[in-house]
Amino acid sequence: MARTQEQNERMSMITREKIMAAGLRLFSQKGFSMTSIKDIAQSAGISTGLIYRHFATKEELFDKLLENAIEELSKTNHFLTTDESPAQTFAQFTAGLLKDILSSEELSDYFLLITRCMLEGTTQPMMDEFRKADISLFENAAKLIEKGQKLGEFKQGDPLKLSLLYFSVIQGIANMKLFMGDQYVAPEVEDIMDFLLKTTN
Amino acid sequence: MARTQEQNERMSMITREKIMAAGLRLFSQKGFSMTSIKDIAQSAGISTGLIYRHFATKEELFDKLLENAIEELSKTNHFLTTDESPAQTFAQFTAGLLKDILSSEELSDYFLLITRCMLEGTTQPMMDEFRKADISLFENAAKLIEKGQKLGEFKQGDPLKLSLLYFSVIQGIANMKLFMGDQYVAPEVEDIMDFLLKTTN
Amino acid sequence: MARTQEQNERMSMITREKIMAAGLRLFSQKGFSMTSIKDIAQSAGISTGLIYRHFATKEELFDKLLENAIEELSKTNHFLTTDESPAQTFAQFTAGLLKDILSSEELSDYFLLITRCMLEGTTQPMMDEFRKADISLFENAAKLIEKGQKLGEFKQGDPLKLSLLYFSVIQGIANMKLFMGDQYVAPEVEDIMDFLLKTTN
Amino acid sequence: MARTQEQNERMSMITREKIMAAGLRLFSQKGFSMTSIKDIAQSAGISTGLIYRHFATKEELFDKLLENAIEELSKTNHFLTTDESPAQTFAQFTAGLLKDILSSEELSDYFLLITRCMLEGTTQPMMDEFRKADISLFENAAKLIEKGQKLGEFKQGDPLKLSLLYFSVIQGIANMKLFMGDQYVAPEVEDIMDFLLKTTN
DNA sequence: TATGAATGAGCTTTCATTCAT
DNA sequence: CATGAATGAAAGCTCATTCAT
Repeated sequence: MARTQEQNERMSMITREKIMAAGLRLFSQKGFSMTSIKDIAQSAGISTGLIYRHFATKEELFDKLLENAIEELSKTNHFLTTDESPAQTFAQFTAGLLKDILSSEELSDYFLLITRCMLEGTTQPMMDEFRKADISLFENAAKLIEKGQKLGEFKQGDPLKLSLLYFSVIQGIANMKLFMGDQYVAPEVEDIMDFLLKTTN
Repeated sequence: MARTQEQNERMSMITREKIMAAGLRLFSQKGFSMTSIKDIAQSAGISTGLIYRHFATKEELFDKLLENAIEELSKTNHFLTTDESPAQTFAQFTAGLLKDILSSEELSDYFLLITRCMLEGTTQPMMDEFRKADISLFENAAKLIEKGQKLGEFKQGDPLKLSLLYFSVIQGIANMKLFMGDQYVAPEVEDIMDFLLKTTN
Repeated sequence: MARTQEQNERMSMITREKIMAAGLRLFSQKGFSMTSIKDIAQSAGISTGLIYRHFATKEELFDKLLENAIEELSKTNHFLTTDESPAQTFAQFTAGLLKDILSSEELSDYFLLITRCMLEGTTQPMMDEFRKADISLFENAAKLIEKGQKLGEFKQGDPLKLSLLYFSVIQGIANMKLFMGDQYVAPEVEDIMDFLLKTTN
Repeated sequence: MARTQEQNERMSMITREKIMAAGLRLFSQKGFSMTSIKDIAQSAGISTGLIYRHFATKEELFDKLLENAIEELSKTNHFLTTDESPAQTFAQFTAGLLKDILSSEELSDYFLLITRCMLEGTTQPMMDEFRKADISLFENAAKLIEKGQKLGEFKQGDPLKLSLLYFSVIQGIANMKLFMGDQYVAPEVEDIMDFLLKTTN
C-alpha cells in the first residue's frame, strides 16, 4: 500500500508550495525578523519541523522567495521588450503593477519582499545577485525609455536616472499602500506616466 | 570632590546624544530587529548597560527616535505653508529633501526610520501617533496642491491622491538610495515636479 | 511516523511535572530570587528553553506552585471541619503537619513556599488571592477553636488571635527545621496543643 | 580649613550608621535579593558609591547587620541568666520581644533579618557562625527551662526541644506580623508562656 | 514523511561594583 | 570624602534548529 514515488513527490510539492505561499505573505507583511518559523508553519497548516525538510534554514526560504520575486520581476522584463510604442508599453506595465499592488495580489507581496530585502538585507551573496537582477531590470527599462525618447514620446534626460525614478515610485507606492491600508488612495496611471512623457510647456 | 551637577548633566547629555546618533544610524540602516543593543553600544563607544540609564527599553529608544523623526518631519510642514507660489514652494521643498537624502544627512536617516516604522511597526500607540502626524503632513501638502490647482500651476485631480503620490516618490527614492548606495543616480527636482505640474500637451 | 497526540501529551505532562517538582524544591529551599531558571532546568534535567514552553515566565511558575500550595493548604481545611472533638481534630491536624514538615515531604516545601511568599511577595494580584486563601484557613481554625471553647476543651481568648498564634507556631517550626536541618529536635504534638487547651492551674 | 581627623571620623560614623539603619530596615522588609544597593543609598540619603567606602560588598553589609542582630540577640542572653524565677524571666523576655515585634522597633527588624538569613542564607562561613550564635541562645534558654523544670514551674520534656519550640513561636509571630501588617492580632504573653508552663489538668 | 518536544545560542535587561572627577 | 556615570557579568527569555518517535 506504499504510495508511489510520484504521489510522494506531488505531496511534497504541495507542501513546499504551501510553505512558500505562507512565507511570501508573512515575510512581505511583517519582515524577515518579525516572522518566525512557527508563524509560517501555522499559517501553512504544517509543523515547524517539516519546513526544514524543504529548506535548510529560514534564510534559505527567504532567499528562495526572493529568487522567485526576482524571476517574477524578470518576467515583466519581456513586457518591456516589445515592438509596441514605449509609452503604451509603460502604461500597460504600470497599470498591471498598480492593479496588483492595490489588490494585494501575489505580485504585490513580491514587490514588498524586494523592498524588505533592500532594507533588511540578508546574506551578502544573495544581495549581490539580487542587486544584479534588479539593475538589469532598471537597465531594460532605461533602454525602453531611450527608445521612447528617440521616438519623441518621452522627455529628455538620462534614461537610467528616469528608470530608477520610475521604480522608486512603484516601490514607494507599494510601501504607502501597506502602511495606510484601506485609507490609501491610489494614483492614476496617467499621473505616474506624466513624469516620463514629453511635456510641451 | 564630587562632580558638579552641571558637569554630570553635560556628560549625561553627551552620552544620550551618542546613543541616539548611533541608534538612528543603525536602526535606519538595518532595522529595529536586526539592530542589537550591543551594536548600538559598540557604535556609540559605550557599554550596553549605560543605554538603560537613558532609555528603559530598546523599544523606548526607537520610539524616541521616531518621535524626533516625526518632529523633524513636522518642521518641514512650515515649508508647505507659505505665501509663495505652490509650485516654487514644492520645488524648494523637494530640492531640500533630495539634497538631504543623497548626502546621507541625518534627515535621510529619519526618513528611513519612518519607512522602517511603516513596514515593521512597533507598539500600537506609537504607530497611531505616528500615522496621525504623517497624515497631517500629507494633508498639508494636499492643501498646497489644491491651491496650486486653483492658480492653474498644478494639474487637476484629487489633491490627496497627488499628495500621497508625491510622498511615495520621496520615500521610494530614499529606499533606492539606501539600496544602491554610490551606484544610485538621483533624479532632478524637475522630474519629480512633473508628477504635479500641469502639462500642456 | 509522528508521535501520537497521546504520547505527546504524556511527554509534556512528565516534563511539566519535572519542572514543578524542581521548582518547588528550589524555590522553597533558596527563595524566588536566589533560584535561577538555569538552576531549575538543571535540577529537572532539561534545557532552560523548555521551561518556557510550559510557563510563560519564572513568575508564572512560582505563582502556579503557590497556587498548588494554597490548594494543598485548602485541602487541609476539611480536616478542620469535622464533627469530632475540636481538641482531637487539632491534635490530628497538627500531628499530620509536623510529620510532613519533619520528613521533608512535599507539603513541607509547600509550607516554606508560602512563607517565602509572605516574606518576598511576588505580584500583587497573586499576593491578594493568597492572603485571602490564607485568612480563610485562619478563620476556619478560629471557628473550630471557638467551638472547642464552648465545649470547654479550649481555653478562653479571642479565637482568631489563638488561630494566628497556632499558624505562627507551625510556620516557625517549618523555618527552624529548614535552618537547623538534622540538628533540629521537633516538639511533641502535646506541647503545641498545650497553648490551646484549657489549663486548670 | 581642613576638618580635624576627629570631625571626619564622626561624619564617617554617622554615614555608616545611616547605611546600616537603611540596610537593616530594607533587608528585613524585602529580603537580601530584593533590596538593591541603590535602594539602600536612596533610603540613607547618600550616593551608591559611598556605601562601598564603608562596606566592601552588599554581602558584607548584610553580614555586618546580621552580626549586629546576633549580638543584639546575645544581649538578650543576659536576660536569661538571672537569679529570678525562670517563669518570670521568660515572661518578661517574651513581653519585651512581643512589644518590639508589634511596634516594628529595630529589634523586630533584627528578628526578621535572622529569619531571612535562615531562609536565603548568604555565605557559608557567615551561616556557620550565625548558626553557632543562634544555637548558643537556644541552649541558654534551654538551661533556663531546665532550671524552671526543677523548680516545678515548667512542664517536663527535653529542654532543648522546648527552647526550639519557643523560638519557633517567636519567629513565626514576627513573620506573621510582617505578612498581615495591621490586620495582625497579637497573642498575649500568657498564651506564649503556655507552651512552657506546667499545666495541672 | 511528519510531528512538536527539546535544545542552546544569543538577545534584552538588571544591578553590584568601579572610577573619574 | 562624595558623587553618580559607567561597566560588564549574569539573569530572564526567544526562537531557529534538531531529533526521537
